[in-house]
Amino acid sequence: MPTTARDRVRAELTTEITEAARRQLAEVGGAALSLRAVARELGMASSALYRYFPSRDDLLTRLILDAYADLGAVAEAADPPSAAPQQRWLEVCRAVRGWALAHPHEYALLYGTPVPGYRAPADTIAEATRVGVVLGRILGEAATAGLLPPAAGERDPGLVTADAVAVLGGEHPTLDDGVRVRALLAWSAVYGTISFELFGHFVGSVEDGSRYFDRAMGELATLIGL
Amino acid sequence: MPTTARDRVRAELTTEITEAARRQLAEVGGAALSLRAVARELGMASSALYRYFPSRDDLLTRLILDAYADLGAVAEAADPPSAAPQQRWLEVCRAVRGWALAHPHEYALLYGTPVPGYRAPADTIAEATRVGVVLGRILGEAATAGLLPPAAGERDPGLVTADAVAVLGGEHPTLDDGVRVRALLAWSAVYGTISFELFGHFVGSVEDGSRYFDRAMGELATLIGL
DNA sequence: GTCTATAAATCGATAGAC
DNA sequence: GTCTATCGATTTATAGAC
Repeated sequence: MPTTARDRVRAELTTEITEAARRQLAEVGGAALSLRAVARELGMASSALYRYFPSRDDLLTRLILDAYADLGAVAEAADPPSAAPQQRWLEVCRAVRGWALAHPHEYALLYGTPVPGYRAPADTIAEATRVGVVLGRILGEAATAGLLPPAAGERDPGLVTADAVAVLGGEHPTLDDGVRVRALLAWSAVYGTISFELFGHFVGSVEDGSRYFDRAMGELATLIGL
Repeated sequence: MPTTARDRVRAELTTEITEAARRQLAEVGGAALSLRAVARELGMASSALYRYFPSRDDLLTRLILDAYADLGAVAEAADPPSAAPQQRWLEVCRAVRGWALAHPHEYALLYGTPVPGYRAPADTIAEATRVGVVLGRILGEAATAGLLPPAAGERDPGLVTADAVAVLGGEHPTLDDGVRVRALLAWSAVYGTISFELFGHFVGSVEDGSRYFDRAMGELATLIGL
């Protein structure tokens, strides 16, 4: 199955289209992304794009997959495995926030209001979990090392899926469902903090976003026992 | 300045329009809300609506203000002032989540991706803060009563705005900037938890949304010392 | 694989008759 | 204050020539 010249040209043009689409996304947002506008920017007829993406939704899916992959790679690269858990936690959170600030519309596409009328195909799920996996591994390793204190509430296994259990370090004596809930809660708090900042809900409450973020993430790490 | 019959009719029709707009919102989302579709639903000419709302953005502003007011009232009503702080916290969080699940598109309008091209006028800010005020008061009162433990990081006043300081109980010996950061972090965590659930990011990780939420909010309250 | 042309819609906003 | 009519744009998607 050798790559013919045709295939290469096609692949090249495909990435050119997605790049133009990404620029479009940054201008009008995911809900208003249109194939025609992308075609206009490339100087092509809109009908030609349908040879590359059979519908607008497929183009959107491509952008979503790319964004998840980009963010996932950033999060993975930001984790210094040999450092202390608190340090690892902070570095990854900073990297995620940095990516979100640098790509606000792509972040909104992934984590904001779902695009009306768009149904994400199942393939997006695998890419979507990568950030959670990085954060989950840090917390899971800390827990299995006995660093995390036990949680407060009554035991209630079955709150968290088997999949999530696996991501968070699997079954282990020092790892109960309370710790797992705390891990999910921590990731939700990171996500909430970044989204609040990006969507403008800290205006009037927080003076300096970067300084606040570092402090908040530090407090969060302390609270969960890292 | 007596209310003439004219005024009453006008007011009635105005609410009819906003109700139709709310139904539209639930169907297509805020970004795709259109005056013409609202007019169609009411059997009116689209041009007639411009006598009530000078532009699409004004209609959107009305919906946002109403939603903030509705949610704010729900949060305020859910707070049992004489109960223990942890109980108050849980009740308010439950009420906010309940409202979000019952009005997902309005929640998304308030807290999701900002509608592209829409600029919120300054009047929305006052209504927007009400939920934060309710949660802030609970935490602020607990802190001034000496219930909350001091935070971990170094002192860094100026992280949080004077406005936010006022909401969180004002200046008080037992209330330092670390506690205030924790309060903002707690509200961010609540918001992140609700948004994750509503936007589908808990699919595959959380088994039962309601049970998880109660447990997570309980853990959160414990973590911040309530 | 790219083009022109077209179908069948959508939209915000305004002009002007009544 | 509501209507018709209109301007000037937008969109997804397809048909068919080349």
